[in-house]
Amino acid sequence: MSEDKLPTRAEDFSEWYNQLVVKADLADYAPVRGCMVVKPYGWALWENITAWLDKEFKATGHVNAAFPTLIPMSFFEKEKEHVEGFAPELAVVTHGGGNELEEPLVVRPTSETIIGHMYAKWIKSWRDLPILIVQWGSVLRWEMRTKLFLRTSEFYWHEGHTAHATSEEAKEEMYRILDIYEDFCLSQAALPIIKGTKSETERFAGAQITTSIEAMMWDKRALQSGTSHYFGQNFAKAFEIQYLDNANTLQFCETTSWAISSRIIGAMIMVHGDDQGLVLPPRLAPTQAVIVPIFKSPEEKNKVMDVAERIFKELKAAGIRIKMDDRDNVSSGFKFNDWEMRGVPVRIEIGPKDVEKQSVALARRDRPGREGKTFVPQTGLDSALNLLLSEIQDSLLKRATEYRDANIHDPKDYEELKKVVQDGWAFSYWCESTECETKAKEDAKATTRNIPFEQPGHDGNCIVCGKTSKRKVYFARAY
RNA sequence: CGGGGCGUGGCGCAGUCCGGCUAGCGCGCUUGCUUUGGGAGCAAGAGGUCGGAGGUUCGAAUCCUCUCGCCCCGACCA
Repeated sequence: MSEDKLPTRAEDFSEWYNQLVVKADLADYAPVRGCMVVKPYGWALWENITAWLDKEFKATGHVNAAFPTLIPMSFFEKEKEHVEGFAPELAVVTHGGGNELEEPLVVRPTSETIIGHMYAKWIKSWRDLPILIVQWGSVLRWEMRTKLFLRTSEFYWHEGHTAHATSEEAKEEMYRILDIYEDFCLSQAALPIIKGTKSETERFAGAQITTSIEAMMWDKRALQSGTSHYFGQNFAKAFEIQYLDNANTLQFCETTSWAISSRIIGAMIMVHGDDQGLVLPPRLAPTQAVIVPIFKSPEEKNKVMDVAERIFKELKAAGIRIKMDDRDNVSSGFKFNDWEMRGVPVRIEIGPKDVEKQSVALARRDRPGREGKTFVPQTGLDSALNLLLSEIQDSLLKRATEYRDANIHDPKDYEELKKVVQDGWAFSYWCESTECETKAKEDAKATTRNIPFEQPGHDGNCIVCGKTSKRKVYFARAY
């Protein structure tokens, strides 16, 4: 069954990814161009992601609400940059109930406009501020080239939309959210990320400041994994979001928006996955450990299953997301490979020998083969397993961080920059001019990812033009 | 939108150039028996308007015309 194997990442990373997403049972291709079906296993993973974020947003004073999928076309025309940014990828509804509509409706590609419209209606006084709303849902963008999770026409996300009295407050909100995103990536997804500010050309359509978290995939390309925007008064002016301050003066609000999408699943796949398949961080894995019972004769089966079921109950009671693989139509060897493909962090093998010795075999997913296999006693298995899960979580982040750091270069000159970005990132001074940015993009296909908040603290020379520059930026080929 | 390729059981394909009998193969699926510590074996089954429409012909998966859809490579984005 060699066709059941994935191509290795080195052979064909793109094909490895495409096959993995389907074989790991995360998603399937939908009968609609560019769209995906998120399968139960993939959705369970998404639910673990959303649950953590939702809890964190609520803890910082945000509330959830829902706005319509359909937005009047005219709303998009109110903010010039916004409409220019999104016009090419809008899906438009022109008919309803069998008749042509008077005004076409746009299927939301993002909700700044309709939420701005509502905020204008709701906000009257400084006492109404801040307003901190999160919407969980999906949006639609007519994409040219799609890839499951990374870029599909419809994708799932949360979009936070906030309105504030002052620009300081709004900017604080933007940074606060970026910190939550960072915390999520480090503590849950085991993704090392870099926080920073986007260049003018990479900025969100209509934003004054766009910040992002950027992650390095296995193929060393960059993936924007979350964004947080400060709009200043752009949308407030377009939608007349105004309030009376405590001196009875009419003021425009300052607004923000921010998002992490189902794309983050693609990031986890491309950062942690290996040639056997998916590798999921234990904190987010829908199944943290799977029990594979092994037996030959019916007598053996009885003995093994007694122990396996007892252990299953114990671990479940201990709060571990555990699964029993009692399928009798596939061999245990098949099951090993199957669960490795699905990225389950730990496999618990229980066979006649283990029943005899009152032990089990633990195989950790992040270290395939014999190296990752240990035999432990059945007593105290829950704490041993919890310890192992936490070790795996830490080890994934450590490994990904080392890999990223080893592939970030500090080129001496522009020639070297062009070379290093073919297989890594460059961290270089940049004069922040669009000319130099465009030149790098044309010469090396590398774009500026972000200007990180952490800087050396002294000036340097722009890697492209040599001019004295204040800050360094990451250049990389990006998804 | 430009270039390249493909539509044949659930999936992957052969057959198409050069028309010919009941359209094959692998995987998967179903049932049974033997198996099970790293992707099991045997046997018997189920499953197809050959993307669609029209045409040529005694006869079309195969030839002609039109059409629909998808995938891959180049200009956008979370």
